[in-house]
Amino acid sequence: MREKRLSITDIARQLGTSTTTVSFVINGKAREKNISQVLIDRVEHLVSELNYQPNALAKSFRTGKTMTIGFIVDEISQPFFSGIAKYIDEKASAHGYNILFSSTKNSKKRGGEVLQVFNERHVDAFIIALPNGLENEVRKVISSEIPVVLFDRYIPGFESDYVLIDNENSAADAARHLIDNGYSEIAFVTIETDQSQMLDRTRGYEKAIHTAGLKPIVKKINYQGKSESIAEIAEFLKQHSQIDAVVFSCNYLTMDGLDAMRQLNLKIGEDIAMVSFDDLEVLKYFVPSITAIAQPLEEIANQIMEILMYRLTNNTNKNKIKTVLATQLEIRDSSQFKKSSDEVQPEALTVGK
Amino acid sequence: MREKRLSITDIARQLGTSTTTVSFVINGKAREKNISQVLIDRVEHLVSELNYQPNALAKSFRTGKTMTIGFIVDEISQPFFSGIAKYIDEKASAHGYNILFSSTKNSKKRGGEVLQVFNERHVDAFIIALPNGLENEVRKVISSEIPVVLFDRYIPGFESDYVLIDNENSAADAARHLIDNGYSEIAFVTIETDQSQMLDRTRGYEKAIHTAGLKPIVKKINYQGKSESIAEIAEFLKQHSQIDAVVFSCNYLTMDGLDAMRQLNLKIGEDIAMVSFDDLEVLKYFVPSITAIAQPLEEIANQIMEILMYRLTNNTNKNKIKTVLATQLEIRDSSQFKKSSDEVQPEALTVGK
DNA sequence: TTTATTTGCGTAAACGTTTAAGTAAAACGG
DNA sequence: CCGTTTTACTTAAACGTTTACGCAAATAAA
Repeated sequence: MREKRLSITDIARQLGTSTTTVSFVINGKAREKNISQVLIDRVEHLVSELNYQPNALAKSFRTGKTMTIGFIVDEISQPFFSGIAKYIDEKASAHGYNILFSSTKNSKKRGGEVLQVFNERHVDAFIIALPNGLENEVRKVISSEIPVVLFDRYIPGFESDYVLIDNENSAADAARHLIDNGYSEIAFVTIETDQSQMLDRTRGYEKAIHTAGLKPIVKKINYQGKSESIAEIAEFLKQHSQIDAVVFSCNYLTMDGLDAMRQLNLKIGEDIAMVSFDDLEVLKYFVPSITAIAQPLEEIANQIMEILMYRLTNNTNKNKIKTVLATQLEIRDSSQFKKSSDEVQPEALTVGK
Repeated sequence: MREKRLSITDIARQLGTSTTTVSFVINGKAREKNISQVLIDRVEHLVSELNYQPNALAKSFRTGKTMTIGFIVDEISQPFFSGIAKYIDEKASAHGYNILFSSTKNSKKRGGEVLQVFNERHVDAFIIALPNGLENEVRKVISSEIPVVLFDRYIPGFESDYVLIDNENSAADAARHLIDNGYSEIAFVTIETDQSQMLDRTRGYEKAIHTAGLKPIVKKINYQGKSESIAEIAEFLKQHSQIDAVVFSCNYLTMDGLDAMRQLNLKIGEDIAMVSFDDLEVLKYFVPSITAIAQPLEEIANQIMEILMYRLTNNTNKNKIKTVLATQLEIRDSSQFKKSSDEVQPEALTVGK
C-alpha cells in the first residue's frame, strides 16, 4: 500500500496557484518567466516544508530526457571496467546523470538485447565497449542521434566518438623496454580475434621487434576458457624454450600466463621476464613485482564524459571526436634481469640459485 | 533531430483498431481479454513488421514500475562489490530488471543523495551496502514499502531483509586455523568502526583466541587513507615483534598489510603468517600464496535476488528475511608454516634461510 | 490620455501508456 | 422467442510533468 506521493498539483492547489507557476519555480525558471518574488518564496517555502520530490518518471516521460547513461561492457567485474565505471559514476553524478549498466559477456546476442532494452528506456547516451559483431546495431543507435562513446576498442572505419589508448605504441614500448634490458627472444601472447585493440597491440610489438632486428614470436590463443588457455600457454612456452621474455596482451592472459609459468615452475624475473598489458594489483605485489602497461582509467573516464557532455549540451552528432590516450609503462623488478641484476631485489633472485 | 518513434497509437490507427486492443495483444493479455485470433495476428504482424518498441518511459510512468533496481555500494570498483554487481546484473536481467548503480564512498551525505535520486526515479527495489549513519533514511524507504535488501553489513536491531555472511564464525575459523598450525601470537588488524561486520569479525577472533587460552592482540586502525594505514600497521608490527601471525579484517587492510610487511622486510609464510578476510586474486598468486576467507559472491547475489523477487511479486514487506551464509576458508601456503614445513613449497620456505 | 509593452500569472494540451467501464453483437438457455 | 451471458471490441480517463498560448493588470511610451 504505497502511499500516494505529493505531486506538483498538490502544491499548486495548496497555494491557490497554478502548476505552471510551481513548475517554473522548481526548475529555476521563475525569474525569466516573470514570477513575483513573493510567489517564488511562497512556493519554495511550501516545497521544502512538505519535502516535495518531483516525479522523475513523469518528468522524463514529458521531456524525453532520462538523465541516465547506459554503460555497456563485457563484464562489470573485470577490474578495468569496474575502474572505468567508478570514475564514470563520479563524473556523471556530478552532472546529475545516473548509470544504468549491463554486461554483455562479449556476446553479440546479449549486447543487442541490452542495447534494445536501454533504448526502450530512453537512456540519454551510451558508453560502450563494443562486443564483436554489434557494429550495425550500434550504428543504428548513432544514426538515431543518441550520443554514443566507444572505449577500449573500436572498428576501423567505424564512424563514432571514441576514447582509446595508444595500443600500438604501448605494446611497442613494452617490447622495446625488454629489448633495452637485454632480452632477445621475446614472445607475444594474444588472443585469436579481430578486435582492433588486440591487432594494434600485436602490430606494435612486431614493429619494435623488427626494428631491433629480432624475430617476432607470436602466439594466438583461440580463447575457449581459462584452463584451456593456461594449458595452451604452458605448451607454447615448453615448445619454445628459447623464449626469455613474454608480453601478454591483456589482463586475463596475464593471469593465465602466471598460472602457466607456475605450472612449468618457471621463475619470473629469473627464468623468464614478462610484461602485462594492463596493470593489475597482483602484479605490483608479486615478488618480484611485474612490469605492466597501465591504462589511465580516470583520464579515459574523463574524456568519455567530456565528449558526452559536449554531445548532450550541443545537440549535434557531427565531427566525431576521436581520442587516443597514452599509457604508462610501470617498470618493475621482473623485467630488468638480463641487463643487470643489481637493481633486482636479492631475495627475489637468489631463490633456488 | 531525433525522429519521432512509433507509438501504440500509430499501430492502432494503421490497423483501424483501438490502442486498448493493441496494448492487450502486446502485453499478452489478448486471450484473457477476449481478443479474436484474427485481430491478434494482425496486430502481432504489424508490430513485428514495423519493429515497434514500446516506450518504457510511458509504461513506467503509467504503471509506476520501472523494472529498475538501485544498487548502492561504497565503491563499485572494489572487487567484492563489482563481483556482486556482476551476478546481480545477470539474475536481474533474466527477470527483466536493470541495475542503476552508484557509489557512496561510504559517505552518509553521498548515500543520502543517491537514495533520494533513486527514489525520485522510482526504482522498484534497493540493494544496499549500508553506509554509516544512513539508517534513518533507509528506514524511511523501507517503511514506504519499497523492497530493500541490505548486504555485507547491517545494523543490529535494524528491521530489514538482509544477506550477510557469518562474520563471527568465519573470523573464528581463521584464527583457529592459525592456532591449529602452531601459531600463538596471533594479531587481528581491523578498523575503528561500529559497522556490524567488523565487530562480528573481531568478536569471532577474540572468542577463538580465548578458547585456545591465548591472548588477543587487536589493532584498530582509524582509517584516514592508504599511506597512513600502511604506516600504522608497520608501526604496530614493529612494536609487537612477538606476533607470528596476523588476520586482516578486510580486503583493503590486507593490501595495506602486504605493503607494511614489505616495508618491514617481513617475509610472509616465514617471518609471519597471515590470513585475509576476503579473498583477492593477488593472494592466490602471491608466493607463497596467502590464506583467505572467501565470500560466496554468487550465492550472496542469488539470495539477494531471491528475496527481491519474492518481495516484488508478493506485495508484502512483512516478516523480514535474514540470511546468513557460510564462507570458505581458502587455506594456502603461507599459513601452514609453524606446524610443519613439509607441506609448504620448498622454494617459498627456503628463501633466505 | 491613449497606445504599446511588460509583468505576472493561469488554461489547457501533450507526452504514450494502461485499464475501468461501457457497448453492441453473438451465443446460449429455457 | 426473449432474457442472460459471453464475446469482442471501443471510449476515455488517468498517471505528473512541461510549456505554448492567452489574458488581464501594471507600467511605459507617445
